Amino acid sequence: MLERLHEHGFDDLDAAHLLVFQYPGPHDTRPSELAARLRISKQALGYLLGQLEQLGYLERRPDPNDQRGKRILVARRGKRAIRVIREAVAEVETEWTQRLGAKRFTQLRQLLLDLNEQA
Amino acid sequence: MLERLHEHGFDDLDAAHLLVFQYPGPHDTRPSELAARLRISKQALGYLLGQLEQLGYLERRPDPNDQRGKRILVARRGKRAIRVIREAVAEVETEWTQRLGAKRFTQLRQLLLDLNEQA
DNA sequence: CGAATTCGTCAAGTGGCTTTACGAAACAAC
DNA sequence: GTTGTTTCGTAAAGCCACTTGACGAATTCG
Repeated sequence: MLERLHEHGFDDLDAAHLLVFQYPGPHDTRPSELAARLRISKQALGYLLGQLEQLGYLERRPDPNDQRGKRILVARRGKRAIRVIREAVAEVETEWTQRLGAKRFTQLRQLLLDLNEQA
Repeated sequence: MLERLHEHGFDDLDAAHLLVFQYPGPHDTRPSELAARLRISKQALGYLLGQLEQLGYLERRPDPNDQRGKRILVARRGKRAIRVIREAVAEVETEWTQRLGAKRFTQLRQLLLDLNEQA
């Protein structure tokens, strides 16, 4: 992912930032909630969000419903980056399909989905 | 793995140490070679090996064939830890077998092996 | 209302890593 | 055999993604 991102001009991202973009992404979530989901401290997330905001990938706006909190909005640059990430994933899936064959790849995918579902 | 290790008295290990024990383990390999395999710098590996040696998990002995080099030997405590790790893996496999059924688990396992083989 | 929880942030510290630099041993060329 | 190059491990310094502790402000609860 990082390689593809750098190739597409998002070379100001590094490995730590990928955590924030991890599915389903940070859009419209509160920093506290996201930190809990990613299992890092609120401070650590704040540090990463500060960088990503500075680089134009997202914004932090006051939460209209709670004057203590904020909400994360993915900006245009962030959405473009997410698209590149999706393309990278699709690329891997294509390669695996070639290696295993379409039928067995589908099997693998379904097994992993089942495994994850009950977790 | 870390949880099981701590439960079994190996509570002086942390997540970074697991890298060193990663299959097929560091036994009888040179630090340079192991660092390359793990994709970290020789210095970083030296740092971890120093800790593990201090804690009694392994030893560094001069390589008889090359007076520049050393060889890593897994000590008794290290072998015991590796056994616990293997048990933890077996535990996961058992759980997955229960979730998926024996036949589908075997399928999953084979698909992953095939995928890895051609990598 | 008052007390307790939750929000994000400031500050300080930590540790697993990196890069740079090095001396010693092995290897290659001739 | 000597000389230049590569490879061995290590020493030193710096980096940065995290942690814990503490805090004021807003919210929620009894």
